Amino acid sequence: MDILAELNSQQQSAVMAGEGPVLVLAGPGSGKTRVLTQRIAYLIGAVGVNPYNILAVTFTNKAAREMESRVQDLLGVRAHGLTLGTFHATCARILRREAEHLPFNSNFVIFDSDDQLGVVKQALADLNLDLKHYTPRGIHASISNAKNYLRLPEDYPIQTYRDEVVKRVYTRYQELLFDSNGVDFDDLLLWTAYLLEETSTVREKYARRYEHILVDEFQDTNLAQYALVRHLGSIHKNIFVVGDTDQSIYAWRGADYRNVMRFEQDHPEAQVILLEQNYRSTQSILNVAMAVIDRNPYRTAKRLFTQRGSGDKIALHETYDDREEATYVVDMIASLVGLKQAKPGDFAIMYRTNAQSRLLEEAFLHRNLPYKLVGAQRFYGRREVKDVIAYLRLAHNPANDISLSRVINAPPRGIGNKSLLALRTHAQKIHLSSGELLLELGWGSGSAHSGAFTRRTLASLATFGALLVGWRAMVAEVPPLTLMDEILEKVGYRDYLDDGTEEGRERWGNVMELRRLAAEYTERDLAAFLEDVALVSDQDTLEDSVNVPTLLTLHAAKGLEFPVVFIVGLNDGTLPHVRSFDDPEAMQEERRLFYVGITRAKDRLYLVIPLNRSAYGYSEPTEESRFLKDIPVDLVEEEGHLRRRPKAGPSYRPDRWVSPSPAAARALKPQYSPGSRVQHPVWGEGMVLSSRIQDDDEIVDVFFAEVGMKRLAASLARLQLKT
DNA sequence: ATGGACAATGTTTTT
DNA sequence: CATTGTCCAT
Repeated sequence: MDILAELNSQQQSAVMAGEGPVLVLAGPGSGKTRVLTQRIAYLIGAVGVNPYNILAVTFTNKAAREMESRVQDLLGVRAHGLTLGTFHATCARILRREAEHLPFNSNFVIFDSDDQLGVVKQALADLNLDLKHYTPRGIHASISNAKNYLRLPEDYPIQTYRDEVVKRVYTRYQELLFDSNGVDFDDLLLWTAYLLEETSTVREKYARRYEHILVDEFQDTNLAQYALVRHLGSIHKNIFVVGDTDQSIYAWRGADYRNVMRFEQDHPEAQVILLEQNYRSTQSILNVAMAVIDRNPYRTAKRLFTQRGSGDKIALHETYDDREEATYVVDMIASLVGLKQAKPGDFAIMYRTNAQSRLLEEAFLHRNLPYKLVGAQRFYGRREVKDVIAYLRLAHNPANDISLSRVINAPPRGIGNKSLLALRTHAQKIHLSSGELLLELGWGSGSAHSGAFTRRTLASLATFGALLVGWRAMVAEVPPLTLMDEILEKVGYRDYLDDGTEEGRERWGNVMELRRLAAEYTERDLAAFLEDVALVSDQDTLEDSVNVPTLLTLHAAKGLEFPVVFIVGLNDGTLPHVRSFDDPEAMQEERRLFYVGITRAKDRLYLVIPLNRSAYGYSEPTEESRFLKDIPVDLVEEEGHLRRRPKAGPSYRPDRWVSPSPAAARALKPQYSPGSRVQHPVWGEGMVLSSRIQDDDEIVDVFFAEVGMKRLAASLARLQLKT
């Protein structure tokens, strides 16, 4: 099998690692995706493992799909039965299959973040708590955090009065979810972990099945995910995890990069493999990346090296404000494309916060240039899209109260707050959910409940109930698309949206886009469609076939690469974000985020600093990002509007670009002298041509008989000096 | 019940 | 500023 061709020695040992736990520490661009796919192919093709017995977990659906097709390419056939997906999707599958052991049934709906916020608000209202003092967002964050740490409401630790409140809301929140037969994102992990923990039959079933478990982006797992992996691997112990603590950027979501260390502690016998060589970026880009990340404490310094050569210097550019920043970026892209130095699709523009995309989009629009924007929220967060999905969810599960209240009066059909409240109250009285009562009314059994409603209300409710009855009947019979069309037509959704304005037409266009997505579900049912919709990640919305620049947040950029990268908004308060100023841990994460952004670039990196930033309508002067001070001046090529800067000229602070790092000042002595002979683990024997000290490392040029000239970083290359 | 006018309030990142 | 929520008149 030629699976192992074109792999370096570390990659090979990772791919072919034997039984037992394996930890792969992979720097950016070190080919970890390749290692994962090749290992899967190796296990199936060379070791003879049945794909059915392999579980591979990725961070996004897109990554999973890519991996699947690459495994197929390697094997020549589809790996039938392979479990491959995100943590969330995999858990959803397990929960549906094992629902009998759980406090909800198998056609549960996954609540998205808006729904979750709605449930929190409902819970707060039910408990008569003041929304002013307890922000739903904050409360939800606490609940989510508890779930990520596998804490049920009864386990919620109480230290302050607020904890007391959160615990009560959490309890009510869970009740409301169960009543609607819903789960939130965190529940998917929480309940699967609990199921595996508590129910030994289920645990053994899956642990026996999964002879091999592979996990990508291990540094971004939370405690629930860690527990999951541990349970699933409890029998065979063949757990293969890949991660890079320097790229951990999801602590705010409960992720804990210390899981990497925990893994080593829990499995002292684990093989640890380092992937150090970078195949993506130029050395200049890597040097900048290292200069930035080296400032983080408590990490094992990695030396990123490449054989691609040093490449262009990094471009640093100042603009007057964020508006000019946007036009600068777009103009630069336009001229580079015009000069045929790059294709439009080679470019990515990255920013810290979503709000920053607006000016960029406007600049593209203004120049009439196309772009694509990564972000599921952008599409699925739109009112009209949410409405239609809520209709479908309601048809799928009438007990879903959140969806019901969303659509019961959109478009308006005379059922306002009063009627809704009456419906709820009466439903509660007869121990039905509002949706079930609505179905009753729709069947024409209104007389049985006539005492509860006014004649008018009853009529409106019954009309809507009858519609719902019809849709209910269709769910199991027709594909999602047919149901959607029926709903849109029956409620007159088009007329409701399309009010003749540009915006109205755009909104209807979004509905049509959703329709296009639903059209793909011919083999799979409504439940599958709704699940996929709930679990799309931002990256999943990225189409890579289109040759236009990509706009995305730094978070969404993880795992991707682009020939030319712009990182914009490099001022203190944006990157690093203000919210991290008083928290050293958060500040370190901001730094890692910047590092992730830098290491996405293959050939060219532009860092853009707007000297003024508009916030809340005002333009304010800003300080440039503190991270820039850590980049040595010789790696950077400064261009731009220095004249705007009074400090330019002799008083310009060149020292700001000189790394004050004592490490950089440390004098190194070359270990290798021209003419001496060395041994390399992969390329065999070679002769040193030259050697010099650069950036705290020794760069050695070696001529190998086998492969020719190579430039190596001495700290990484594991060269042996032959005597 | 509905829609318009006004006030308040706010922004990290996302499965 | 721009969105979201609240209040009030119809």
